[in-house]
Amino acid sequence: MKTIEQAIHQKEFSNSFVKAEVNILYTASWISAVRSRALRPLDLTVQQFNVLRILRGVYPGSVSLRYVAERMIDQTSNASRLVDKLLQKGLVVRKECSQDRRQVEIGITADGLQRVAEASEVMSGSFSIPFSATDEELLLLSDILDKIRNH
Amino acid sequence: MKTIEQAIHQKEFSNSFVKAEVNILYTASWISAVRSRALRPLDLTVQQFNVLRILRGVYPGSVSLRYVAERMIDQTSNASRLVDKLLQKGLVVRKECSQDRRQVEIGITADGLQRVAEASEVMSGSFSIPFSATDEELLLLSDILDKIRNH
DNA sequence: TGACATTAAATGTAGATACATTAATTTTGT
DNA sequence: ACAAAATTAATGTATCTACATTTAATGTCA
Repeated sequence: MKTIEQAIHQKEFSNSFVKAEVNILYTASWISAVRSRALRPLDLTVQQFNVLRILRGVYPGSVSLRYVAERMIDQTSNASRLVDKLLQKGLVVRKECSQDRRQVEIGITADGLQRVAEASEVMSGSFSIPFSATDEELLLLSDILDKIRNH
Repeated sequence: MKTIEQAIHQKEFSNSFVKAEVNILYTASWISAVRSRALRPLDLTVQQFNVLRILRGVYPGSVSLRYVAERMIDQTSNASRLVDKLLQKGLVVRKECSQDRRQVEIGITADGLQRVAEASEVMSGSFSIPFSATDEELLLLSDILDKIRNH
């Protein structure tokens, strides 16, 4: 069992919040690295996978770029250029919206569905199950994270 | 109280782990954004601040780049170039190591100490206290994160 | 209606990141 | 001692990110 102290060779933290913060950032970076390595053979980044997953959720419908952006995990990233990449790979389609011509409608293609299915396989295999954390702990974790963001 | 479901407009997650994972990534990204905005007026990135903090911890000594890299929160980032930036700003010094000439010794300067002190001020002010999460919850959170990484 | 504000998306940019490769030095095994 | 392996740090690169700006379309309201 490698604690956060061991992971970054730190004896102690100035307080519980700093410890929690460092651990959240460290763990997020660790998860991202694992996920991104798992997706590399499929030529997808974590963010691209996330967008495909969002679009799969509304298939066969299509949604605005804004809709996608609101649902992205890393909300500082650039939905426009992310979708560009997916377009280049033929995994999504973009069409203009007649109701509001500022908007662009994005939908997932058959290739996109296929790719996201493969990626989901790979993703569920990239962490071994069962975890040493129980289901209750995982939900509790999520609750505490919610509290931190709503401090 | 904005739950992770509300934050990314998602009704439910396929299981507790996916929910926890998404929440960790989302919260880490949120923390990074808050921290990076707080540090911007001081011309420091979160990573640069982190490196300065590590060097403050060994002041007035100096340590190898490897030592710094091992203690960084985001261990995929490039310690060499991070230290380059800090050198350009005069916040650290670099000297060759006589025992092992492959190594480079990095130490913090007086300016660096001054800057990291200002930054610490800003950082402790960028989240309001008290949090809605208790001290026990923060420590519990950290324990669960450790468990996840040691699945 | 017309001026002004707001929204949606794209783009320009400087800088940061991930990953592989390189170069120099030290360690290891025989 | 010597060759091969390992370690430390720097660098090349393509890509990604954050942020500001721009463009086009829509909404607001006097």
